[in-house]
Amino acid sequence: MIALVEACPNEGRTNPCSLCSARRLSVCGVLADEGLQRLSAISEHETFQAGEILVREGDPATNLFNITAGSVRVYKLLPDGRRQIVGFLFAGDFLGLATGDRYAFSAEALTAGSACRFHKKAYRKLLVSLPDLETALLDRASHELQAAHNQMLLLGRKTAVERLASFLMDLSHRDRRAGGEGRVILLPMTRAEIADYLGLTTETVSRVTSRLKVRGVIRLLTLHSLSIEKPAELATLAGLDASDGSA
Amino acid sequence: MIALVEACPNEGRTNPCSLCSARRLSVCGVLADEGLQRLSAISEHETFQAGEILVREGDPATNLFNITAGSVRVYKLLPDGRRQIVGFLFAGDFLGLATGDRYAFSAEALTAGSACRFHKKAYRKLLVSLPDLETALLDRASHELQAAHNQMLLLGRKTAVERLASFLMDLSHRDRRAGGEGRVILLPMTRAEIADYLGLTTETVSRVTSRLKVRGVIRLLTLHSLSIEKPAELATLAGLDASDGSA
DNA sequence: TCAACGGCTTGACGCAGATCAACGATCCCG
DNA sequence: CGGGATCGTTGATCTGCGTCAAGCCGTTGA
Repeated sequence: MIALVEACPNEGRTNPCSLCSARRLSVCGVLADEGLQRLSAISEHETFQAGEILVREGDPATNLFNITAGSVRVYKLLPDGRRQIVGFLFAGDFLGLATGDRYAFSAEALTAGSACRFHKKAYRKLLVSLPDLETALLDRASHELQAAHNQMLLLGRKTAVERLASFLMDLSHRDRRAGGEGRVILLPMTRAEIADYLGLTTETVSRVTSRLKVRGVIRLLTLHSLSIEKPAELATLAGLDASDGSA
Repeated sequence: MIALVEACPNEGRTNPCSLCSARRLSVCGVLADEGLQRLSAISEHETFQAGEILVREGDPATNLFNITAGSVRVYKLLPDGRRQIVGFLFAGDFLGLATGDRYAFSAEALTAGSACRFHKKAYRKLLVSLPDLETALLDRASHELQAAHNQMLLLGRKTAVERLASFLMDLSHRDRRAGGEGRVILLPMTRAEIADYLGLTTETVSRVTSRLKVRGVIRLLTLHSLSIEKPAELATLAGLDASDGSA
């Protein structure tokens, strides 16, 4: 299971959130001191190892999470084991929005990391008196919904090459939003996970990656990192009209 | 374009919302008189004809809509014309949540109907002082996100038969939520629209429908309505474990 | 009443990507 | 540093669904 973080360098007085590197990326970033204090009071900060399960589909939905470091895969299963990964989460992402009584998805750590865990009931109660946080959550949910719509377009209508190109463009944008160049892409997930995210098989992901490599569009640095050599061409392949690409 | 509704049977004094049949299905259902009054003050109630465009992908996102009658398709296009329908909306559904500066989708009337239109800025401003409405919107967004995740599973991993069966189960659930039996299903959309929603072609939708008909799982009443003869079998085909099926 | 049109169905065929299979690369853990 | 397990790549073959094509049916409008 999940271990409580021990290395918290402050002793009860100062707010741990004030040191949190994920804050500027998180919904809690909109809160000022007092709100942050109250939010912090109902949260448990935890670390997790790669492969650890945060949420299991079908379990009672008691917790919400704010990822503060590392990466997480969120997925749904069919009875026969087919898997669809509905998203990868990184620092600043929120987990647990879309739930009724029971989780409709599973979440597992892709890499080691950490998260703030909240009791759903306490969180909802607190939300009533923190309207800014609720607004931030609504914004977040709206963005996620938009991303989900883009992914539906990808899964329903794009070819294998377009899917992979779109995926790499997404990661590039994410990197740029996080302050990077968007040229070097890290892939903390396996080929099988990319496949289950894009509605393909590992073999197809591998083949398409090779094709992009041969074409000189990308260059593999290691198995889990690559560099985009021809961004414009990649954007075209992704099915955007080159230029920008908010997809 | 959209015509202002003329047949409003009250003259400025009483709130038109109080007569609205979609209210119990809508986010505005959580509001009491005063809030409803203020919401109504910034809304235009409009009717639309089948085929009318409510929102065009790429246009400045100035409006939000609350569908009060009829049905609407929401979709995204690729440059070459491939289309993915991301949802069908009916009375009570909200349109416009997932937007930045510009609409990331188009919306067209499937059948004639009506909607309340809001200026996005005014709505957001009003939201600040109507926390109940904001909470309702967050709930709505969360449910939509969950539905989107289910659709991602469908598009990424289900077979043609599973997709159609899932679609019919969804419509059945929707009918039951609206107070119906869930046995007779209305299909206001064409086969092409079903196909673009399920990531298939019209031909495949037609073939699969025939197969379900021959198997006695469904019975076509007209081209646009059918009855579910073997709900349990349909649920199994949908890739749920028979029983219920919250997908 | 009939022609023209759009939507639907059905059949024949082709192909993108899945499946099956073999092998090479990488990563652990002792 | 060595051996087994896992992950990734590549090739050969298969297949579910797409594509192309033809015909049907209901609706509309002159």
